[in-house]
Amino acid sequence: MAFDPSQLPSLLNPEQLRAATHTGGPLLVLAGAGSGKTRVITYRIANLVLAHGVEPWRILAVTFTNKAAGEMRERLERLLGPSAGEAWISTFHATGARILRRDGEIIGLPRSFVIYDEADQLAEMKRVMKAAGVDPKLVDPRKVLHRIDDAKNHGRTPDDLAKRPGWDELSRVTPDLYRRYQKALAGAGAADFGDLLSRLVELFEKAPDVLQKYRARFQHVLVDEFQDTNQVQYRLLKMLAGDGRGLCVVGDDDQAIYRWRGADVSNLLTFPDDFPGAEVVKLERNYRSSQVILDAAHAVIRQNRNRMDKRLWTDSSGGAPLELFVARDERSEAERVADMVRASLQRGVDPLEIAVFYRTNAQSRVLEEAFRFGRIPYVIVRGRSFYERAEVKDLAAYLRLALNPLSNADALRVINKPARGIGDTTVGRVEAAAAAWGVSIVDACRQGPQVPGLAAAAQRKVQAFAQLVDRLARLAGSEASAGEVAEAALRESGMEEAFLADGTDESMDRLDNVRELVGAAREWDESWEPSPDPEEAATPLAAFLEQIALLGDADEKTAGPKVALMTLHASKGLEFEEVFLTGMEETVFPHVRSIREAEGGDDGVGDPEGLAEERRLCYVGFTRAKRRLVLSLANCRALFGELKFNEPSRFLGDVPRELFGAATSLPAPRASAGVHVIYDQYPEAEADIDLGDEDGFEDRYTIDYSFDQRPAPQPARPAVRAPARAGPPRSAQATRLAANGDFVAGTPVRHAMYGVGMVEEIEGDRASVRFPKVGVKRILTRFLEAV
DNA sequence: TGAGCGTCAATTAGC
DNA sequence: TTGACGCTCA
Repeated sequence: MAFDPSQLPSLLNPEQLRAATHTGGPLLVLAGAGSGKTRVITYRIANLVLAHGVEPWRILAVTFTNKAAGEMRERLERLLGPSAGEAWISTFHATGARILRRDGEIIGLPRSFVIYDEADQLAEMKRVMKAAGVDPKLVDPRKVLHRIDDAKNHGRTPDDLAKRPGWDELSRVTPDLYRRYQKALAGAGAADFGDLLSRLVELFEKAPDVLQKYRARFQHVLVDEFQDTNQVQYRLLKMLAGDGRGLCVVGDDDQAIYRWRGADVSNLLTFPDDFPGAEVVKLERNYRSSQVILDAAHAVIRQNRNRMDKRLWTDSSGGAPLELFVARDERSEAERVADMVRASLQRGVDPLEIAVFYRTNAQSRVLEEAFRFGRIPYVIVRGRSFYERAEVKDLAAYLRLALNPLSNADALRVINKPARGIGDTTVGRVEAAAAAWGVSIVDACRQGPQVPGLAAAAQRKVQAFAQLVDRLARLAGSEASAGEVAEAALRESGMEEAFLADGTDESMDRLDNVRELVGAAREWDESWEPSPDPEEAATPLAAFLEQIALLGDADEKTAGPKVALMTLHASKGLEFEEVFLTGMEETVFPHVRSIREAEGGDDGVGDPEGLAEERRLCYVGFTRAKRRLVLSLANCRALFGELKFNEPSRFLGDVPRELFGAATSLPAPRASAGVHVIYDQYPEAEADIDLGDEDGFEDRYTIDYSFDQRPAPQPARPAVRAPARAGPPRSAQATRLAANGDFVAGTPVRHAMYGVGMVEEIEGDRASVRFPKVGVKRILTRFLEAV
């Protein structure tokens, strides 16, 4: 083996070494950004195995994302070789699913249970509400689900909720809906993501012998990103870790940015109290960023109360100063960023080493436009996309049905996909019958003629659907591969035919997508091996579906190196040579909501935690940068179609002026925010604005814009801006037609959905417009724009 | 059954 | 401004 534990002292700094080699008691590793955390965890595991003789299968390492789990597994394989595969290295949810598949039958979860995603949950909740007679207009089903999820995160049952009734409608109905929802899931042999954890707690409580089995097995439990754990997760850890002898948690309270999703930093802050005698190791040496960047990050984060005292340092001193610019508006900001990025690329910086961050997804639009216009290859980094596409989910639903025909969410999803004449009325009758008989949707379909109210044609159609599911189930049961079942589903469901028959570009894209899923299933079959563990008697199809449910989008095949655009949240855990952090404005970042929360309502009682979390988010953003950090803001910004003038972000005011470099002169700070703003580093006074003419060429205007004037309350704005304000490329902001008399046959127009077409005829307030892809449509003229 | 249109709301997003 | 969703008419 390549790795020899005796080399550890030369591979790790003293603190890292202590964290990697400490044994015999609970351990909390406070790992600052870029302090070599993953390295410590992997060496720790390797050391346990090689120096202490711990068998790999006795080790459980949990992370929050599949990516983190994958990286850890990969690194460990390099140190330990194939035996690393025996360790359980996975996400909390995957761990939960794995244990529930083995032992969940004790609490009524079939081995073949399906995992409902958000869309499935929402659909199920809507049905539950309908059955319970709760008006979805009065009570938002999403909010109910959120309450339920929150309850699960805190380990609360419907009864617990019922004991503390609220005064509003939502609180009143939630306990009952929660109970009914769980019942519906049970009937469908399904679990949602929250259940993967909360039902595991339930299992451990109801079957102590099962808990004992796992507790005895896992001598060592390691947890990454511990500051992101919620209460159930911590509870599970405590259950599994017993006295905590073999428990090692790694985290950074300064990077806790998921409170809104149930995470509870106090898990980390109180760890030493929960496990008296716990060893605490701080990793403060940073191997990523320049000292300038670390100083800036520290200046921001030190304003927070209730944090573990620590400060990152690096021995590579200095570094380039921070950069800051104020743009006229968000378009100009985006263009400037694009220009700077282009300059970096021309200087030879690797596109993969450049990232642009923003607080909210909505901000990405202008940036995308600027990058597209500037021909800069970019990629929006976001979670899952492929498996979220409707057609992909449809085919996946057929696969899940093949394995678990009880799954009503899947049955209802595809009962009429492709359209096979089973309309809402028929579905409603089938649903009612299924509910009355206490059977699944597919079962009810099978009994076609027995379903009250069904016409003969409808009876035949639903029976045909049941037969389709039966056929697929038989195929899946006969140990067919995932690929074979997927192919059969695509063909026999009629999806393939329907896409081909439609023949539009869109349908062909969709067909490509579902075929890609079939391809993924085939690949899966080839690489799949049955687990040596007899408790895990999975088929390739079952394992494939598990991977889809838990892994989300596995394809990272972004062709070619591209600059990454992402939200600050998405940036956590990543690092780049050059980071552009945009929208450094009050109400954008920190977000309005957190500001309002902190200010409090009429009673004046505010909650500053949201703001503290925004501050941590800023810290996370800063510490992603290795060498260069560029901050930007816009003097005004179009938000929901309205112009807003925002103050510079308070976070800018926390950064010492000298970190921005001496070459730049500063205007007087804005009194209220006390922010240092460099206006002349990128002289926006010479701004180029494109107004774009019909001929597609841009006219360039130079405007005189003084930033030194405080824009509040009603700032004077350059006259030239008004007509062109905040415009995306000309085409999209074309003048809206006021009346139908404004154009005649032969006028080119644009429609939001169909794109550009030609007016053929006008009748009253409608126009017949011929579009290249969809032919002639009659459309109200107010939905048309002149081109 | 679905395209077309009105209405309403509006962080962040992992599994 | 964009988007998601639900109602309604052909």
